[in-house]
Amino acid sequence: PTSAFTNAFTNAKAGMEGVDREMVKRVVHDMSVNSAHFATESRKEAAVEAKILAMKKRAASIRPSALATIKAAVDDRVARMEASRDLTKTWVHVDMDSFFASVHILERPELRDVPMAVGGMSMISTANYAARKFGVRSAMPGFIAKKLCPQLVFVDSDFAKYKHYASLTREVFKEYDPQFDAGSLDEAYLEISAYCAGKSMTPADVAEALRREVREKTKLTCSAGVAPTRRLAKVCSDANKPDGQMVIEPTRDAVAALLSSLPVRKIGGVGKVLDRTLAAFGIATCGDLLRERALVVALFSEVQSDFLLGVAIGVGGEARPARPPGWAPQRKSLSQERTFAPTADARALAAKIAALAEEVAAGLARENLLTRTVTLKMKRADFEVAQRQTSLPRPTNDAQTISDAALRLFRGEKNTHGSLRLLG
DNA sequence: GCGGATCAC
DNA sequence: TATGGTGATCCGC
Ligand SMILES: Nc1ccn([C@H]2C[C@H](O)[C@@H](COP(=O)(O)OP(=O)(O)OP(=O)(O)O)O2)c(=O)n1
Ligand SMILES: [Mg+2]
Repeated sequence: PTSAFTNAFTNAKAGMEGVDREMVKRVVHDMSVNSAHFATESRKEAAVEAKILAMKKRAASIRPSALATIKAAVDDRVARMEASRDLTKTWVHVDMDSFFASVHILERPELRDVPMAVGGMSMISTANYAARKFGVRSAMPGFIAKKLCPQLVFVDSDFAKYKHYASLTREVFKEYDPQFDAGSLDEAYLEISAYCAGKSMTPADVAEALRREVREKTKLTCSAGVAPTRRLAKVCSDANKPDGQMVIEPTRDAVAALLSSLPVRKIGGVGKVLDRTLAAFGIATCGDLLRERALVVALFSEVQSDFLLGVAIGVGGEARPARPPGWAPQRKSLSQERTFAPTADARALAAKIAALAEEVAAGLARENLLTRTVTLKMKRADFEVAQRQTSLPRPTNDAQTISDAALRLFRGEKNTHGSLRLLG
């Protein structure tokens, strides 16, 4: 597992081993460089660079004595976090392998060995491993993927199918942890310490058994990570994909050994921007993060430094979220948005808004919910996004009321919006 | 309360 | 020719 781990992690994503990344970068760039999308992305990146530069200036102005004071306080904070470390939980993160693509392969086995992606020329949801060899991946426009891999076959997505197979996997998860947490259709967190004790099985054997059962019941493969925290379990589930697993022993040393060279970008919640920001301060791995803890606390908000310190020492996310019996997830928003051929025709746009309002109202009614606010989302033809929000005098699920509110917001932007490519 | 940004999948 | 949809969270007003 260790060597596979190292190998997989020198690459961006499972299945990308051996991909000529420079070539992929060049093709993606060449296909994009003259587009409005590229221009907007470039502008956003410039804004990120500016923000980072401002942060560097701030860092340079911190007096060494101030940093030393911070350091002492940070060490105190880290010591408290360390004292709270809990190695008694056994978290498993299960993640289906190239989920959407694998579901289609079940019904069309001939697609297993030909490069295939779910989606179309505009956008790809995911790709099978044959396609990943060419650098094809999630969220890549199909026409670029096709340039990377001319033989690439597209398959239309089918959410009813994905939901069906997701429910089959959940039947299995339930046996191992009735309180399992499904983040999305294709993954779940399970806490299996009770199961292991009851069956006198090791966590590794339980993970093997779970994966075997998922395979038998669905004919789909999945990968698993086992660790004392959810965060680390998730890192591990990616390490030996596909159809593999990795276990971190529940000791402080094992956790520290893993973290010392683990790129921060592998941690859930660390995306492109935070990764770039940290990199600007010489922080690439969780080990770097721990070394630079004083700087981290000096530069980031309390919320973010709490998160980053937890990442650095591998604590956080070990407790099962406290939920009263009968608890059901409470949604905070419900939305509908749609991309279309860019148009500036105000009547046509207004009609789209009304249609979206109908759908949202139906969604609210279906879940017996009322909304207190309405947000209108607009994406201009040049991919710039703007949102306008309003609070209603009283909660509603009436389509007309929602539509009227959205149309008021829309008219308020009339002078600025011009041609749009998306409304929500 | 609002609007932009970031992140996950 | 062609760059998605849904939901959550945080920051700075
Ligand atoms: N930007 C994205 C990322 C993912 N998905 C969908 C398609 C995936 O099949 C599914 C699960 O996401 P994963 O990140 O787990 O990716 P896969 O399961 O496809 O591949 P892997 O084997 O790397 O987990 O979510 C999507 O629509 N858009
Ligand atoms: Mg997956």
